[in-house]
Amino acid sequence: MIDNFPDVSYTERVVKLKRVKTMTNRVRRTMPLLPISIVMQLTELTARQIRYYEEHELISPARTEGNKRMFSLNDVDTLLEIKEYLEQGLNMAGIKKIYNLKDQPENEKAEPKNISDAELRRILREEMQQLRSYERGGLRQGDLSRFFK
Amino acid sequence: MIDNFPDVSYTERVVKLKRVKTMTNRVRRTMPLLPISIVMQLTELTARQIRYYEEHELISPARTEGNKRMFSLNDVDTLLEIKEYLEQGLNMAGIKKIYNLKDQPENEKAEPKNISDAELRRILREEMQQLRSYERGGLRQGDLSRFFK
DNA sequence: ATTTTTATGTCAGGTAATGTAACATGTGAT
DNA sequence: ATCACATGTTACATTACCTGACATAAAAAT
Repeated sequence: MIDNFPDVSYTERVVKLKRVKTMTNRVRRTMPLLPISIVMQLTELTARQIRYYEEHELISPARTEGNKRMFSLNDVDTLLEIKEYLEQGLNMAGIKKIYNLKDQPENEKAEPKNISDAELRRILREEMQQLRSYERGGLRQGDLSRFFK
Repeated sequence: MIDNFPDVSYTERVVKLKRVKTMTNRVRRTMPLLPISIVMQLTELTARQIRYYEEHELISPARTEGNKRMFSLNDVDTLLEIKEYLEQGLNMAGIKKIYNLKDQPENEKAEPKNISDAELRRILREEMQQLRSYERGGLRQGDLSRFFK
């Protein structure tokens, strides 16, 4: 195996081996390796489904010269995740959303969408308008007991 | 306003005011305040839709003695979010998933689902099985040039 | 007492996900 | 070169989900 690098010094060998190793780890998951038939077996998805998910840009498999799809291991992972989400009842839009959220979790919780005080005042004013009549009925402002069991 | 707390010392007043204020901020968003007609106006959703989302447990409005729904401001917020997600094409399952993810972001990224080496070996073995015949065709092991443009 | 709002249930239509079929093209085997 | 098979593309059929529309009953408002 190490003989794949002939005519170089030992240190050069080490460098090249190291380079190959890190390359392998990083690249092997994005390399187009698998034809659709294999991916079908691995994921238990139909070709129709796989092509449909590509249509929705959830995966982007490479193509051979002959226009055949070639999938990476990352593609397979994604397809397995998609399958799981589908089994949970999500649709394409939902799955896309999930991936968007994963991409930028941004920690922009920014409070649970606090309605501004202006908005709140508007809301309550509107309701007060609707409730005006109640007041005549003797219901004191702030008495909401009738709202609860 | 401050006269709502007679017969107490100034410091006691401050404490009570503080308590009232935090109470107000925390509670006013969960208090059942709004009948469905108002919520329809605020959210521009139909009653049918609102009830459907309750059916899917995305909201849980309180009920009056007469079994009428009474919504909190949080409910309104949730409905507005639901509406936004729906406009983005999500379905009920997707929206539920989003809320689940929000509840426990757990930061359990746990690596991008690395296939174990065993798994990887299994995959490659399977493909090799499929490719056995190709080898006879003179394709050297490891020659994947045909996979790329 | 009458009218209006709300609750619940059912049916129907539109859309999304998938299956299926028809046909063209690429590719290994002979 | 030709055959057989895998894959690609496109069109139509099927199914489930979301929503509108309608019917009926109970509660609340007038």
